[in-house]
Amino acid sequence: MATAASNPYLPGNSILSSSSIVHSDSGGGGMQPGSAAVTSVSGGYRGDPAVKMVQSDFMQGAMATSNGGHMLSHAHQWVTSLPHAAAAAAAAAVAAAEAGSPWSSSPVGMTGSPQQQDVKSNSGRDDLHSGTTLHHRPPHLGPHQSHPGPWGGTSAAHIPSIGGGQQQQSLIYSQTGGFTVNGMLNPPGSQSLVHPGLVRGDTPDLEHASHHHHHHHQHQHHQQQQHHGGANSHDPHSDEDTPTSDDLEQFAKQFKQRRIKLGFTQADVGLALGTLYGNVFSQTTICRFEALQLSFKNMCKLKPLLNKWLEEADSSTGSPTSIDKIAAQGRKRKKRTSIEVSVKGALESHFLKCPKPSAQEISSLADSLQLEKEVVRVWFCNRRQKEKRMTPPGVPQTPEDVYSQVGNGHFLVDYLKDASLSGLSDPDDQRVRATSSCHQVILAH
DNA sequence: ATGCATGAGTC
DNA sequence: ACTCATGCATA
Repeated sequence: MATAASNPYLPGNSILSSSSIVHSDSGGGGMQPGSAAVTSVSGGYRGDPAVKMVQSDFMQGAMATSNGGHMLSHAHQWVTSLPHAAAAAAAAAVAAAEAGSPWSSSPVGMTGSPQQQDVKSNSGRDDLHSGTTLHHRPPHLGPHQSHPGPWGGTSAAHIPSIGGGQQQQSLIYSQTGGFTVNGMLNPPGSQSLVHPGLVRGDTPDLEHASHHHHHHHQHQHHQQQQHHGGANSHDPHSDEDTPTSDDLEQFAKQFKQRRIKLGFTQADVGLALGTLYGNVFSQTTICRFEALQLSFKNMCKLKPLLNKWLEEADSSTGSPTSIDKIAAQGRKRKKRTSIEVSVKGALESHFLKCPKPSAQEISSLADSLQLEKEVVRVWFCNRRQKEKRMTPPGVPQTPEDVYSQVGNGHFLVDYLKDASLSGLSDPDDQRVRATSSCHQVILAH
């Protein structure tokens, strides 16, 4: 299982290493497990030759059923990919200012937030594509709003109904116009082919019943609404203004429903956005949007785009979709490392104690867990992001875990900073204290 | 649907 | 070195 053999990239010369197995030294009780992660595939990675193989030993029973106990690991983890060109364009620049913590409490007016604009346009070159068009127009993306609204509330309303009637409101500012975008979505009236994803067996129901229910409330202007358990809602459709978390929640939900009814996959939408606005997004992003797993700010940024797509999709009966795929980019990407569960647990524990470990702590932790320092660092970064994601509303899935609640629970986090322990004023970094900086213990799972 | 990763932009 | 927005690769 672990190794995926197929990589899009992997040059012909792949050195596939076969599995190397490992030694298991489980015997030594005192030591830590030998390895933590498995990565497979080898390759070169930028200039970094660091090679360290990690292998696993210990049992990992978990994985491979068929392996009988051993799994393979390969030598290195980086995969190289295609050399050539491909466009590299892509960049997006989003300037974001930081908005601080979105939902929870953000300081007032924040401000000025910069808006960003990125456009990851690939502009420059069109050549590649297989002849298709893929292009977009320079967008006007939107104006975005600046102030951030904090996400709603802490416990605000949550998703109300799910199975039964879903409500949807019309949110959309209509402006479907005739901009057609390169043939992707056609203006009303014309339609092109259908594409694979589209399976709409059911009639397109365009139901727009809009009943919406919410009431509005205050707006931005100063202070955010913090958590108050109520509902804060506001007007759903306004792109210009900052949506409230409730709006976003609502929109995301509606979006998903319609997307499904129309027969599109998340990936389809992502591609369409690219052709529509020039910003392509992956399935991942769309998925996260629907699940409200993006930051508040990011949600606000994407909403108008998705809204627009929705309008288009609605109007065009057929579906567009082109098939253009974006050229695979040759990128060398580190092979995904999979961290063992036990190790993950250890990381989690540390995270709870100290979400922001110092470099030194990371090093020692990495060392003890036998992971690369970088892996550990990234793990913490990702973990922190997760904490911040927007999902207040979702309300926890597991009511029972108290503990998880705490950890995740919305914003408690805030590192009101761990600063407390650290010497803030320390002139030179904080070095010494390392391991001891955070201590506390938490759970015992 | 998510985990780990990359990169631009900041601090 | 961190945060943020994103995405490849996966389970």
